[in-house]
Amino acid sequence: MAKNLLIVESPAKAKTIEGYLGKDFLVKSSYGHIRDLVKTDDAIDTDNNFQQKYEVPADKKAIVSELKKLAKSAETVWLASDEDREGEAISWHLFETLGLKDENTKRIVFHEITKPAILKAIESPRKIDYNLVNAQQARRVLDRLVGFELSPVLWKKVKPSLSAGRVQSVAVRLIVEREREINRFEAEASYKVVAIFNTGKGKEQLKAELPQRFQTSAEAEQFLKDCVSANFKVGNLETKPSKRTPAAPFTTSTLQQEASRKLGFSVARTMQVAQRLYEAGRITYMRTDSVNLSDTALQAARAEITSAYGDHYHKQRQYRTKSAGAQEAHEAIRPTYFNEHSIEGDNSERRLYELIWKRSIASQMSEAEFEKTTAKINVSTRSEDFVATGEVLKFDGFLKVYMESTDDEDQEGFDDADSDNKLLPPLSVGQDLQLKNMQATERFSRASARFTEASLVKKLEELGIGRPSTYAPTISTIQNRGYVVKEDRDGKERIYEVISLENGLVSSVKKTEITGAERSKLFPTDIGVLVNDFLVQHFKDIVDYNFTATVEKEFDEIAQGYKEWTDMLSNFYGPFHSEVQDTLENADRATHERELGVDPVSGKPISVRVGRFGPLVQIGSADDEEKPRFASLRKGQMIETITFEEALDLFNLPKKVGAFEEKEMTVAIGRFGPYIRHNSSFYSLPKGVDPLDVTEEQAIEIIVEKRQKDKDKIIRVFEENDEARIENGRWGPFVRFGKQNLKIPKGTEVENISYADVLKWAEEDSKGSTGKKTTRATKTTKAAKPAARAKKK
DNA sequence: CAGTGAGCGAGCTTCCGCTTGACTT
Repeated sequence: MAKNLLIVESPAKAKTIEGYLGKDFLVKSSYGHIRDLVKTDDAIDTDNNFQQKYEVPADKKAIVSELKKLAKSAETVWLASDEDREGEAISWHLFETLGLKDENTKRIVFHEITKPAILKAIESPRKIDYNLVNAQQARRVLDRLVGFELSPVLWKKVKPSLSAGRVQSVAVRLIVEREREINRFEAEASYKVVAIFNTGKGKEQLKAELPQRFQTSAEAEQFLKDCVSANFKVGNLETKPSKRTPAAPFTTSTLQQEASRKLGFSVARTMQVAQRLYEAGRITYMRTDSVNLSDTALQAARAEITSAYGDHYHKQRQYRTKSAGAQEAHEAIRPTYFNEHSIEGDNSERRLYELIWKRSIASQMSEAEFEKTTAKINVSTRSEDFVATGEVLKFDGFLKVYMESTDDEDQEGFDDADSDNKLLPPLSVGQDLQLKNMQATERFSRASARFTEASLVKKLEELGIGRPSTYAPTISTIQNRGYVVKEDRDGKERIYEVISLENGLVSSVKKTEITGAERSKLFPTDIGVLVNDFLVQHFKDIVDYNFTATVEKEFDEIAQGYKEWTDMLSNFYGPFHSEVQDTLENADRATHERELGVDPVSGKPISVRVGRFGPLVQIGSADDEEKPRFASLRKGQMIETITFEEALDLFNLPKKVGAFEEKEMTVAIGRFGPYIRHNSSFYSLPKGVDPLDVTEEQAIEIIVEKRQKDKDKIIRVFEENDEARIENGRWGPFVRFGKQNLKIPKGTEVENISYADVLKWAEEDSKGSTGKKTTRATKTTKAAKPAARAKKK
């Protein structure tokens, strides 16, 4: 039996450390927290100093009993969980749950997994820091109280199964408020003037822009007219050196942002792939808020840069963490071995690894050096000057390996690559230039961008809300609850004007562009808006953007021993609990109802509200003799912004479009989009076809095509039973047997499948499915959207 | 799978943070 038992949080970490410590040490993992508050309402006794009831969750029972046994026979138990609030609490829970004794338990901490760091930690053990533990308990209890008192208020006043919490509710609020900001936004037009000159020497051209913009078409046109007979001269030339420095190595949040921008990964995907890289020993821990690199890493990076690129490409840098509330229990995310520029693995693993490798290496490289030249061009007939800029790269430095992306490329509407960093042609002050052409293009100001998953994480981190381990789950939660959807939306056409001056003539044309198209952006749903407004109205303090920052300050004071954790909680809970009671008693049910006007046909009122199955339009009221008419809102429409006309249009469906094979065809919109119904079969409309415009011919064509496709899907129908067939599915061939879908075992040739095989598989499937099906069912319920869940009932 | 839109009121839902599996359909 080993003399020493050392417990860390992650099994991959345990494996690494075991290698450093030799055979006197047995290194085990706790797999994170081993205890949590019981799920019931008696978890916290609010009348009795917030005393907590903990339990070991079912999935942790095995590990706890194993650790208990090992701890008993060990001479010394080393608690080596992370050096932060949660880590300290994990050590405390271990101490309590495993029944450890003070005299042979040692608490050690290190924030990088390197041999020297571990050995040093072992030399300076300490005791559990109960102030830090108390700070964690305060955090845990506050989150439970907020979550488990607010959520039931929503069940009563809005809809069952909803949730609210310190983190998720603020995340939703950010999205709702951004959406409103965009809705309120009115684009302002202005005219940007760009000119192209011939330099006279050779054929080189010079592109220059007017720094100021014109507000009206008339002003822009006047400017161009004034330029018809003008002379153009280089008035001023300036050359300045400039530098760019590399970005800090990755934290969880910045990794999610860059993987989203450069690789198109969702935050969940990034974390899954990073987890695999971590477990394979390729990268350091992926849930971190630190930009720090260990000395070992700094040296390895230097060695790699010097040998691969040369001495002058290396510059050692230590970065400072900027984000609020950072706890820095780990290193930045970096490759374990800097000399491996790329790795084996699947496509996503290779790409993410390379991103991490490049970013980390670049962070230890020299600045890139540029020379920026600015030329001013005078116009003889006007006071304004054109400006041409050129940038030459003098030394690439870190740009040799890595270039950070930004979210808001094209923020000001420069949709052409006009600020291309190019060398200017040779110029001299006073030199005459010949105008080739000039264009004044109408451009529009832009609203703030909608959030992507990754840019929302960035914002949350800036506000100090959430932790590296919860960013991805939070983003999933607000989508699973139906508060937010990640979607693409089509843009709208917009007309803009281009005024040109060429060959002494000024002319104007109208052009069209697409504006407002979105890809994978977060949009609030009506239920998200409704819940947010309810929370803002009744629990302003909790959903305040500064709430977390404020309580974090108090947690820090507790951690430093300046404040009692129970005092802090009493001060918070008293007023909060009364708010909850007051809201339960007095607040109205929230439906977000809005009157739109009066139906011109029936004279009845038209209103929109959130109903049992989502947002709807209603003509008439429930009190009328005649039942009201209903229609669901369509994707992209919201209660807040739908117009009277759009609402009326929704009643144009379902609509008859004619007949086919003596049966009527109707077009309508269902949960899966627009469809044609014919002879009790359903045919989806292809994208881009407006259901209101579908003609009889088009409808027939769609039906015929779908039938052919279905026919092609069937590979074989068994003679013995036409309910048994082999079909081509999304994941290759499978067997459809009545209502059962059966997998074809690997290695089986499709031609060789007999009816007996099918019967055998069907038997096995129904036998094995009893246990399996239940887990599957709970899973779908969890992930299912509210509408689908309601239906299940 | 492609509807529905009132409500008897059972029994359920829910938080944030720390970790990894067993699932993909």
